[in-house]
Amino acid sequence: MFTSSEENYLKAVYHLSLVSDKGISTNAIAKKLETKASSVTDMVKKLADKKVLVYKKYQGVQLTEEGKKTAANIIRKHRLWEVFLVEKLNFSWDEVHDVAEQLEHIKSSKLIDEIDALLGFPKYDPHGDPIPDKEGNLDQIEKSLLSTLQVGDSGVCVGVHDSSSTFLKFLDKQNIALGQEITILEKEVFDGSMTIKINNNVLTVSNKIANNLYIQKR
Amino acid sequence: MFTSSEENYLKAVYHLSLVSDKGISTNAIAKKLETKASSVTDMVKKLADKKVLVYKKYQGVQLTEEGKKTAANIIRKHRLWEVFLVEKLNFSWDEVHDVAEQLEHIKSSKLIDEIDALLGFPKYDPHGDPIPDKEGNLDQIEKSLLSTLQVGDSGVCVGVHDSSSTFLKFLDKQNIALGQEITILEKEVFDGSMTIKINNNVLTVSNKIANNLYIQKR
DNA sequence: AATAAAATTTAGACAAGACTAAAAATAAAT
DNA sequence: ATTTATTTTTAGTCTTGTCTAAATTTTATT
Repeated sequence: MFTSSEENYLKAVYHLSLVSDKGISTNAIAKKLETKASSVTDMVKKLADKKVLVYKKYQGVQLTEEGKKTAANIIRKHRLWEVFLVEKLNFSWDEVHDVAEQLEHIKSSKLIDEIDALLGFPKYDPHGDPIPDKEGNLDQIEKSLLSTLQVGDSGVCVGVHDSSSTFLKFLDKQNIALGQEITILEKEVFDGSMTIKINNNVLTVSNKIANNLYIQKR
Repeated sequence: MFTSSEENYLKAVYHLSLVSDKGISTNAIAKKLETKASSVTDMVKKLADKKVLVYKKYQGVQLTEEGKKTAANIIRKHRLWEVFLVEKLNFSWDEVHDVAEQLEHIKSSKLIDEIDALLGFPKYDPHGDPIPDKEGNLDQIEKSLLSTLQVGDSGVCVGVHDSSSTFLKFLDKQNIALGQEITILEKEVFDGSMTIKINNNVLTVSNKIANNLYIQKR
């Protein structure tokens, strides 16, 4: 069994592993968790003792199979709770994160299994992120950042990279939502801004926005 | 804001206040929380600093209005979660306590308000205990322990005093559930056992059982 | 009222998890 | 290849919540 704190470290390492693939540095973990490197060193030793990751001094850490599974399970819980909050409790997608962050640490396998069933075994959370299955596997669909698409490309809006409340609220204001059809009409070389047709509206989004929206090409 | 530990102390004091009404002793709190008296003294000082209870050395503690409200709110959350688990997630009434014990500490007023609404603003939890409203008020119905009834009395089974899993499972096995009609047929002076008609079944229950079932007389 | 018993508090210690500041190791730059 | 800069670790401290053992106060008993 793991403490909430241990679980948060596992989650952080898991997320960092998805991008870097090498040993995850102490500093990277500290930054992600908004804590100090020295605290990370301490915790990482403890997690190594518990066999969920491998730690070599000055070399960063890597999750073991056990560690990956444990982390995926916490993320599974987090994302299922997010779906629950949106689908059943009228939360909007920018309100769910902090509450899910608490709920993910509740210890009860029956609880999460029943939530899963109640929701009809969803595969994606409200931000378009895949929900791991009980074994920790998650199906990765091929999605591209809007910013990488070319004029004439089209597809479906399937996820966000940045899921901060401010960004999500901005999308709401622009009437951009997951599942919507999107076509690239223009791309400005100077600042990377893009003119798109989405949901039968034409609008221009900045490069920063285009860098945070995932599109499944068609 | 309170830590989970502080909340557990507040809850314990609140529950003890319902029966004794006087200053709640250190030992009583320690017993309820399965901790040591010295730990209670420490925590009680902290809670007194936070103005949720009044503490006089060697004299026990009493909740302030603020403390009562805070405690009632935790109990409100606990009981609403219990209803949710039973009504929406197929938990049985003997499985809900431990999970609710965790869920009650989740910080989000929207969360609990939405759960409340989803459930149709229930007034009682699965064990027949009243759910406090947001101000901390709870309507106390007049209920009597089965053991205090006389031959010929009848009423409705409305609650349990002991809500341990073993007792609840026993009731399930005997087909005794809340809401059922009950009539006292016989009462044995020797051991206090009672023969009752419940749910159109006739059965004999021991004094220990009769001491843990609440009946609303009619 | 004096003494014994029980309850309560204090003092000191410990574990978890975090922090600061200093030391050590690695990486980068001249 | 040294020197400098960055990263990481160590050592020591702090807070929260707990504990044991000893001291103190209250309650019960003779």
